[in-house]
Amino acid sequence: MKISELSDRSGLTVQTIKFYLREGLLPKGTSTAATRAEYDERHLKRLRLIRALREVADLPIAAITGIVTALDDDKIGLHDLLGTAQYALGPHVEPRADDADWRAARQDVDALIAELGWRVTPLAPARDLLAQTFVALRQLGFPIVLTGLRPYIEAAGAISAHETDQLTADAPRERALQGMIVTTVLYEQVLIALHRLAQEDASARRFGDES
Amino acid sequence: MKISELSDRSGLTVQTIKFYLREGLLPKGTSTAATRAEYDERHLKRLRLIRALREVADLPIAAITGIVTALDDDKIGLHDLLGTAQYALGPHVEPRADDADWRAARQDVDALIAELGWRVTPLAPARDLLAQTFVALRQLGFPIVLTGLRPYIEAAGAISAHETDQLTADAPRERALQGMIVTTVLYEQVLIALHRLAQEDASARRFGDES
DNA sequence: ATCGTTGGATAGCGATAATATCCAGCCCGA
DNA sequence: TCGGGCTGGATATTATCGCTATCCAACGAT
Repeated sequence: MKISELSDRSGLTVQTIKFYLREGLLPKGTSTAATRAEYDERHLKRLRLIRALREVADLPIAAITGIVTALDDDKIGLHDLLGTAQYALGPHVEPRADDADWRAARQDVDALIAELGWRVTPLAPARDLLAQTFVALRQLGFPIVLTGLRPYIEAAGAISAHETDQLTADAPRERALQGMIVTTVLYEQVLIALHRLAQEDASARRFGDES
Repeated sequence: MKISELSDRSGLTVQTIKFYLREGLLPKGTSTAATRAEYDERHLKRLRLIRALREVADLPIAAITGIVTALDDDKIGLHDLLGTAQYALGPHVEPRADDADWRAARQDVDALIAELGWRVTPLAPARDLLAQTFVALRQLGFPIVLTGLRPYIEAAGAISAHETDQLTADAPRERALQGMIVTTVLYEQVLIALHRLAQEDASARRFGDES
């Protein structure tokens, strides 16, 4: 398969594919001559994954590089791959240890996770994301209360359990790995989209004009 | 309040505040002389909101401008404000009407919403977000099935209902409006963070090494 | 009077993600 | 076999975003 065919089938321009090759996002094809290289279905699949991560999840190139590098590492297990994907998703907020509000929020988060008995590494970026959000909510005069968090916690738990079930059902290693990425990154978008739609529905019922 | 005090209390540099003033994100203070202007608590509150939207939700300046403009419009109602916020959240994906896959996915989305009986405008960007995700999932060999969507739909519905309940409890208009933004934008981050944490827990239990 | 601060304007920067251009080398059809 | 168009590879350029930096004249507190 030539690069132009790769371009046609992936929907990306030749220039962009060359750029991804340069960045190490896409492995090189096998050179057959000085100005000729051959690509295969694996390259096409990889491009489709890259495109989904860029356009749907809006991940930066560097984050995608991290993910595909992990995917290509045949020593990595499912759980570690999840960590890689979540780290790539960010946020890349360095914890502001000097800020008292921030430290307090972070402790709230840690306490919550401990209370729930969730097994989460202390390094998980989602801890910081949650802490940062708590700080912002409090600053804006909408402090979080644990009971108000309940529905979110339950929803998150139910969905994650479902997702993990889906993953174990699959068998072949390569597909399981891809499935992990897809579940983590793309189904998060599904959840967000459905949440927004449900929100609009709920709002329309309560506040909307009749129509 | 001088600009330097605004800077100290908001945690943003004077330069950044000037930049926000230029961009129309923050209303000007009242000029007291050629090189003097006075700011008040409202400016500070506005800056905190801007900061939360930038740093927690990672919204672009233009989107924040749209939100604060709507907030300042005293003719706008809660439901319309939700629309503004959701539009600001993106995605800013123009529907590719020429792409057959895309059209099919979009129809699936529309059919799903209709079947659920959700009241959502046909223009809602979340429809496109969901359609785009469906396309990507199918291209990657993970086609969506309606039954697999159930947990997400239920979670989204439960959370949205809860959020809408919270909003009606509040009374004063200005706070209700702020509450709508906070609910829509920041609690989405809470949901995302909790989902990731729950996912790690579920994964640790099923795939993780003992520890 | 002086010295730091302010508002206001303009210019510059660093990161990101492409695009564009150029250049031989090569393949394929006429 | 020859020539136009594609190719890989390298280098240069662009566009957008979100700030930063610099300058300047006008203040105002000491």
